[in-house]
Amino acid sequence: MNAPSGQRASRQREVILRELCGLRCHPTADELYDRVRKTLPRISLGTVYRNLELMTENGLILKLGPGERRRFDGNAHPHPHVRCLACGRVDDIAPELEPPALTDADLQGYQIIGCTIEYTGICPDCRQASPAFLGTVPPGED
Amino acid sequence: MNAPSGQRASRQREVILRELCGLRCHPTADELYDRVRKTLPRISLGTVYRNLELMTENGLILKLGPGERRRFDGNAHPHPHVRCLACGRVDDIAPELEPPALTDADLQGYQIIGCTIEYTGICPDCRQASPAFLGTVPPGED
DNA sequence: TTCCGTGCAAACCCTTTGCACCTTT
DNA sequence: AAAGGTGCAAAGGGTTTGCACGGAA
Repeated sequence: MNAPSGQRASRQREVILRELCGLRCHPTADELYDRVRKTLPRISLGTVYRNLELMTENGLILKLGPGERRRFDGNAHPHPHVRCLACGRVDDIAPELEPPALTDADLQGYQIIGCTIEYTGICPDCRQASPAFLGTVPPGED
Repeated sequence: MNAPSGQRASRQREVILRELCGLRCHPTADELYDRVRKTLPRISLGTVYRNLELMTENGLILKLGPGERRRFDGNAHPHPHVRCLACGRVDDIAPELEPPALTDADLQGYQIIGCTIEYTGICPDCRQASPAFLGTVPPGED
């Protein structure tokens, strides 16, 4: 899961990773780009994106947020979903499930308004369509 | 929270809403566009987007997934996050928290691989900056 | 008659990609 | 030298928006 042999070290990658790991909040690609440019003024945004993608694949970092396009739900009451990593389909799951309660110590001054729970997995159709999904190893998607 | 007085009925909105509510999975805007076009062949994708946005604001439907741009996390181990609805900032929260377990009955044939938990709320900075956030009512953002 | 909603197309924005040059191995 | 990585700029793809027309109130 770590850097494949055919991969080389680069200063850009090193700086991006160090910068990202040094933050306790979670920046967007161009926020990170701005920060990294203080050290490497000539780096390009494309390089930042390429390396973030690479490091995600190598399991060094996490890509937050929806795998892909935005989706809509005709049921306006928040409830848990499952997203198929193979085909992107989204279904409801365990509708009765309640978001885990937080302690005051957890809050760090945040006022909580809601909670989104999204499981990821492989849907029945994709499991049937591709034997590769029958095992326990997740596919390469984010 | 429902349709403001200055809002009119339209066949397009009605068809979009009926179509969306009739689905048990959760389509993207253009998947919905394709379906709605079977009833209203001349509807435009822009109208679909505009109405989805409007219905989300009116609380009739749910927009799934984080509100905005993708973010990255230097910690590759999945863990819960909080997103500030006012400024978009994302922080870690309750790192020890485990995803709720699902029963076999919940799974519907899905093979579960992971789980994302994201709380939404107002961060300390925004609560301090804007008195409007001191109450319990969420702001209009998604 | 208002003025909100629509269709159309252009504009936007974030992200990805092709290419020639540079750097690591 | 070979092959991956970079900067730059253009292309992509989803979403938003300006405008003039159509339709609900």
